[in-house]
Amino acid sequence: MGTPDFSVPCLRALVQAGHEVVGVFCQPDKPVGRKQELKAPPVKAAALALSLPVVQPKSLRGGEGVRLLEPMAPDLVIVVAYGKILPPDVLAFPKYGCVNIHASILPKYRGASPIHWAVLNGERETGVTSMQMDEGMDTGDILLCETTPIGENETTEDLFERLSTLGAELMLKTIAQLEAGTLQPKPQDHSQATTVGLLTKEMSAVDWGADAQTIHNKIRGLYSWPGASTTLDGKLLKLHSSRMTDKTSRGQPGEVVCSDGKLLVCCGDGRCVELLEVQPEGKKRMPAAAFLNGRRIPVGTILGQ
RNA sequence: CGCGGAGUAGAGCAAUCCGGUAGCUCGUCGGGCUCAUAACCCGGAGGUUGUAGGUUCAAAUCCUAUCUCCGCAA
Repeated sequence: MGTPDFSVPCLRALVQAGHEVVGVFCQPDKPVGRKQELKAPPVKAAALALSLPVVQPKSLRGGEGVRLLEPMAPDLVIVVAYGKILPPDVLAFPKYGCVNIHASILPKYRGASPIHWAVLNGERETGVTSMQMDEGMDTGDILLCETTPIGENETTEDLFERLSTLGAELMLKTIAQLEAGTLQPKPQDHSQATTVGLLTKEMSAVDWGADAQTIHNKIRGLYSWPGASTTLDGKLLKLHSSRMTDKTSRGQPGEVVCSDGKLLVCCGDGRCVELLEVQPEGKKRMPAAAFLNGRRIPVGTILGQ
């Protein structure tokens, strides 16, 4: 069971490892894009390409989940970023229960957007955890965990990529040990738990009054969705990538301090971040140097006003 | 028919309203300066202005159609 790109490597890994995949669950198709066309979730596309049966129930509650699982008769259900809560009757249905692959080091970052928040908070390390699911939100007993460092300039998208691969490996390891009976589930330390929610577009606007590191974290943490942004002359300016600099300035927060084709912006703590890639409203994304070539930004321009 | 922006040299833009030699910054190539350089100076190449029609002595510019890209909304 899974829906977005993150789940796809797990699905592929299952097939490649020779496991019998009796069925794939994912969210229903949703209208997407400017034309509101229905689009299949990545997991559905991948499953169809592998000729696997796909179901997309609106809900698993009220016995619906079990009704769908019955003919498939799975020994084990693997859940990776499915996006739905599994009711108790579903959790209890497979012989080995339901195992979830979660993109954080539990009990930290339970919930919907663990990767985004790890980057936003400037964490140096994150990972993937497999757990025996229970009725709570990512509260089940931990089976295995694998950690990985987060790079200084790594974006959420980069991490997604790496963690989805790591997750697939961890999943195979978990299944192997489950079969061998060598797993020792460990209850989570619930007192250390943190839970994070969904991201919204309202979070996109950069507060230049914050310190430079926080702003840099925001730009890479919200990449590529929903993306960080500010305004210039009342128009939206998306910020795709940035870098910390050693430069300091006495300018106001949001003040542009550009030199040598570089777009440096002063932050609340007096340090400057360099914007590397931006996207004006109605335009494509472009390197900062290109942006400065076409549109001269006078030093002293204040962003975000 | 949800609202809106945009297609001009390799990149980002100007010129479009009010038709008349397509310009700027960067890159690129050549030369110069320099101990040296991503710095500076000089010079060159590179465009059938998204596509198709129309109006006109003349269209990047006006009219019609069409394709593509993007922001918002969802």
